[in-house]
Amino acid sequence: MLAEVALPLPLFRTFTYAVPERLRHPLVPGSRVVVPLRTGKEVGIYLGPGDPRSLGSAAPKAILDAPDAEPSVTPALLAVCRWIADYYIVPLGVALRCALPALLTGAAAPEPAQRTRRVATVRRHLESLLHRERIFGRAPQQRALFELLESFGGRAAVDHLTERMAFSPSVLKGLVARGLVEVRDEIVARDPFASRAGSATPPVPSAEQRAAVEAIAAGRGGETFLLHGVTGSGKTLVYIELLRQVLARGRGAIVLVPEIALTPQTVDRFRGAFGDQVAVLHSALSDGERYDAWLALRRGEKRIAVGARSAIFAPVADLGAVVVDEEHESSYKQGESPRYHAREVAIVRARAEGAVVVLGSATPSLESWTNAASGKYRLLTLPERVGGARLPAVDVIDLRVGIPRSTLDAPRLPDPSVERGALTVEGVLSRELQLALADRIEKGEQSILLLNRRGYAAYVQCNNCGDVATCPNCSIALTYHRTPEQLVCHYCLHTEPPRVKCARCGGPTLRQRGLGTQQVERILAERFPAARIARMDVDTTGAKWAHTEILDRVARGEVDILLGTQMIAKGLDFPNVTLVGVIDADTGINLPDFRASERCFQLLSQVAGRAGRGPKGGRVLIQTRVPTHHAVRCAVRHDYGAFVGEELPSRMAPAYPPAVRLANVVISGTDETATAELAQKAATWVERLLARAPGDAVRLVGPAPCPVERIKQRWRWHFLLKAERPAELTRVARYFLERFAVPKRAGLRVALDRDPVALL
DNA sequence: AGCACGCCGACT
DNA sequence: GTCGGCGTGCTC
Repeated sequence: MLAEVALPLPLFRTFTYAVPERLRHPLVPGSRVVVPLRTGKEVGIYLGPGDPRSLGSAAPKAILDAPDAEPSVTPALLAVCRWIADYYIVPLGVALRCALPALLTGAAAPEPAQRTRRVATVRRHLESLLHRERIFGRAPQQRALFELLESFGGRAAVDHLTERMAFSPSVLKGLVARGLVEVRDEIVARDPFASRAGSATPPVPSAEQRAAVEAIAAGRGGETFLLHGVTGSGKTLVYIELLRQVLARGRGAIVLVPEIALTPQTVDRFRGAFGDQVAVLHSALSDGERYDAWLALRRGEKRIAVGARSAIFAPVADLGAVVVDEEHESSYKQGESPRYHAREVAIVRARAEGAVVVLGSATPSLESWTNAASGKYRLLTLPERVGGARLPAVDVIDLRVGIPRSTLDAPRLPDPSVERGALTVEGVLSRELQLALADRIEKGEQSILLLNRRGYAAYVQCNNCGDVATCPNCSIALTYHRTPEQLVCHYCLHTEPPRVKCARCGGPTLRQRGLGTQQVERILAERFPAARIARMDVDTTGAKWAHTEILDRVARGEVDILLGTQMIAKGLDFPNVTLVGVIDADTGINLPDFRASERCFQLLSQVAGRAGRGPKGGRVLIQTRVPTHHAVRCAVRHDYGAFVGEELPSRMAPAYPPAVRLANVVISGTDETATAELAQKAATWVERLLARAPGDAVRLVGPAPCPVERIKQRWRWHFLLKAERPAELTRVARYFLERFAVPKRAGLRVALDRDPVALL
């Protein structure tokens, strides 16, 4: 008796093992099996009876163990993984591994969830000051740490002391060695979402919301709905009412959100409505906690999984609905193999399980929009904000001429990029935006400011020769950060001390150019000294729950101005926010990427939607140098339809999605010429392959160096495969990946990204 | 991806 | 004379 087993190896084939007489549990497709591989063991998934012909001449090895009574992968999930393997052209074992919690992919038996944390506790109290002096003498660091610990009530987490408070572990070790402090592992159950209570009574749905809920609830299994609702139109309530019906029928549901840490408010509402029926799957869960949630869903103890991308694999029993909130968000695409898009997987899974899918967005992706237009999805629209709220008025401030179009008379605005040294208030905030901010502060209302670039200055340039400080590992300018003061590469995280002179010519004057959130924070603090300003970008939210903390402060009214990068544009619902300012709408609009306009429109629309969610109404001010660009114009009018009308034609020639399907083939290596040569060779290889087939079902574009031609010391080239029909693209791409030989030198690699979300 | 097998430099 | 560098080849 032979068994076909998928293993998580980068090989496009399965393995055949012998089934021993006695196994702990019967084999069902989807069962985990422990098998011998080379000299060690590996965990694989049993797929079905094996084919003796696939064995070489060698005798098959025998399966060692079948550790689970029930298959870990349900038939529907197995079908989904087969689809992922086929569509994204990855080995089945790789797709299966990413569908299971980490604990189940190792050979070790899963353990119950226990999160431990190292905690330092004061063991000996030092009463007199004299005593202190004697004990610490020449150890001021130890004394400082000891006293800090006392001020924390005698105990604190070790990583808090070392990471946040920047104490060296050796200082702590010294205290421990002297018996003053004790360090222990403590079991903690600190899931911040576990304790967050949701709002008690959800609002009553409007007639429009109710109609949408009824339409979706009556949907056939596998049917997909595109819920297009303007910001503040109450899409979340539609999801909640839908899930109520799904649960009433005894079924379960998955809710996907772009990044769970950024949308605590949305998560709270599901928690509030469904209590502990909800498993929140977020990145801070330990492997054990994740496994616990997996089990609870699998057993039907919890019926709703809420989480980011990977929650689409949650083993919800009897799945009735999948919600993809903010379906246009690029975080649904996994950046590494398997490079799946959770929205597409959701649709495939729903079809396999007879569930309905809801894709919700105020600014749907062009792909989803055309699918709705062609009848593939059913379009549902929520055209109005709930509770009689109006969409905010949006005004554009044209930075080119420095003359606001409004009645206010402002001075001519200098171009920030030609300012010398530090920028001034006038170079960053137009008079009108300053007045609007002052007005909100005076009235006790809140403002949100968007600048989609973190750091202090975008780059540093020599005043003499014009040389820009670049990363030694990537072909990217280093960003100047002020706290801590260093140059940072936003691609590979390389950091180096700030330069005092030009690295090329030795010139002494280095100019900081371009604007980052840190600098705007400084400028705001100067201009509005009394205002309480919070900055939110990946630099301030490094610690696990910092996002949630900042947003909680805003919700409690402890912040007057929330300044941040795109992470403040998503899903926030603060009724007291009456002003949204976009400091520079142009960031990113001219990137060499076919989705640059779409992303800009989405960002502007989403951030504008944060204003005027309460009875006081709201206003949006957008500063830009390209006021005539359709992404800006259409966002100003809240006119999604007009944006699509102008954007779609530009995707026809040269053809880009949704007019065609894309695969981006990236060739990378540590040697510049070897990489370029391989890219050339691979493209020629595909060219010949395409020439053999009649017609132009698949076209090749390139090869060319990637827009960022070096990342993390690797040179990068790419070419594109375009096709009208997805099946043709699959065939060509699969044939290429399986047959084209990549030489094993200079770290050469070929990666294929199907339906790429960006070409950078 | 790992991991073993296999041929050439600087150490006891 | 060995210890070990990482090039290449295979995994039922």
